[in-house]
Amino acid sequence: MTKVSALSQAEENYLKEIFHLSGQDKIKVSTNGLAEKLESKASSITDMLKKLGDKKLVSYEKYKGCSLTKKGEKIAIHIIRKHRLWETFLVNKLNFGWDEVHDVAEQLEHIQSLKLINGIDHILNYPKVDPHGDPIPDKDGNIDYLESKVLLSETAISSKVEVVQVSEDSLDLLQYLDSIKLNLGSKIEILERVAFDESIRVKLEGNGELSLSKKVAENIYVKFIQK
Amino acid sequence: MTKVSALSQAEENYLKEIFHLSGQDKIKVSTNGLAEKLESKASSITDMLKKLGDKKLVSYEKYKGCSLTKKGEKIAIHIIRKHRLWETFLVNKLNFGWDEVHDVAEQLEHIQSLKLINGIDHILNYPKVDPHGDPIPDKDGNIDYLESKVLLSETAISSKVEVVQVSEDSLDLLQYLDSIKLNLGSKIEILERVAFDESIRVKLEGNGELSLSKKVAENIYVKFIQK
DNA sequence: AATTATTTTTAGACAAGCCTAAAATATTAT
DNA sequence: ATAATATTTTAGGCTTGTCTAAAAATAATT
Ligand SMILES: [Mn+2]
Ligand SMILES: [Mn+2]
Ligand SMILES: [Mn+2]
Ligand SMILES: [Mn+2]
Repeated sequence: MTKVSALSQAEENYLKEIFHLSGQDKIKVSTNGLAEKLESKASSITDMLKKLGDKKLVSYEKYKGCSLTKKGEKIAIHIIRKHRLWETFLVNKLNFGWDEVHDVAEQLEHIQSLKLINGIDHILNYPKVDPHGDPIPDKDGNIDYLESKVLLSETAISSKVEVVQVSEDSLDLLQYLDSIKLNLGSKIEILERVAFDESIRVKLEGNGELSLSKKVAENIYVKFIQK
Repeated sequence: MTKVSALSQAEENYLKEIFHLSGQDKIKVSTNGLAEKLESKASSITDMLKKLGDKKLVSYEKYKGCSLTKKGEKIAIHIIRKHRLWETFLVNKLNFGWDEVHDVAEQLEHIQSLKLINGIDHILNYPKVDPHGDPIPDKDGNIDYLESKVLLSETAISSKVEVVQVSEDSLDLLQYLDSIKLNLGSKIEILERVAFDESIRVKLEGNGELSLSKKVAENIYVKFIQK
């Protein structure tokens, strides 16, 4: 068994962020890229990458960027599993809004107890996605990516689609979507594309016709539905 | 409004431990006493007491011990509220044993979110005591101490009592009590006191007659029941 | 290819929270 | 009251994780 001895919260956050920036095709992550996401300075990143490199959690070569090792990736995925399960718990069991959960989950994701997180998974009935539609890794670290999702901003006129995921990075977006009653599962028909500002006019089931800016549409993933 | 800006986990742990050592009559707490409980060195304690003194969370005078200020006490009680609510959550909702909850609660008690802890309180239906019988402070910091409790080791022969609280400090004790099916609420009749080793012979409802050592009996609180 | 701009690393510093060893103070025993 | 003992504080040091400023390496332009 490989030692999984307690990492610091800082270390866990680095691993998680490298995983996110690395993406599904696992590209190398730059020092500056990490610095921006982690809101710290490049020099601090370099220090930490050396340490994580020594611990064999990331592959790191000077000036060449970094990527997660198998061991590092496993830990990152587990942190993300905890984050998304806690967000789901807060929304499903404690009536939090989807705009209120991220900051609390940032804390809860560092709690160390397999029994706890697996218990939360159980009482939630093993959800597949979190309140923003992000996939929840299972106990073994498998992630069920939704292959067929596409950005709302890239759908053709008269498509009928269902919202499957929204970007969780902006509170403002989530609150705006609340205000127009656009949720996960919302059904949308694309009526018109306005060339001038690239906004789209849509029919939103339950809330009639409305217009969405390019920026909003770029932060919503949908899947096509046959009707 | 007094600034309640985020304290470090270390600071929170100091406040909590000062509260516990200070007891209901709020005696002054010694540097060495704290050092032992916090498993660190007296010199470290002195450093921290200076800092907490500067922040007006404890009253501290060199060589004179320390005590919590109103502000410090309020924070300490809130940490304890969170600790005990989380323990209750783990036992009542996730089927943890009473011997498994303390270490996880030590982590969870530092999560900052009023909405979260009040939500947990709500889904637990506002419990008055935690899995070990310790009182859970309410939202406003009021603690409902059970006045009539007494140590099992100090009860007279042929008393009939009910277990209301057990010491949570020892895993061994909690597991031993599990093994003899002694829980909160268990009914006990005191049959005999053995002078030689100060053990007591009892009748435990649901598990017949058995003998409890002085040490065990000193870690169980009971209340008298009329029958 | 040489110069300029950008990115990344190094060097040195700092706060938090801990430590050991030594000095200061308080307490207890003679 | 003095000496011996116990407690507490000070002094100085270490690790983690951050920072700024300067140097080095890489990438982009001319
Ligand atoms: Mn999130
Ligand atoms: Mn999410
Ligand atoms: Mn506890
Ligand atoms: Mn308890």
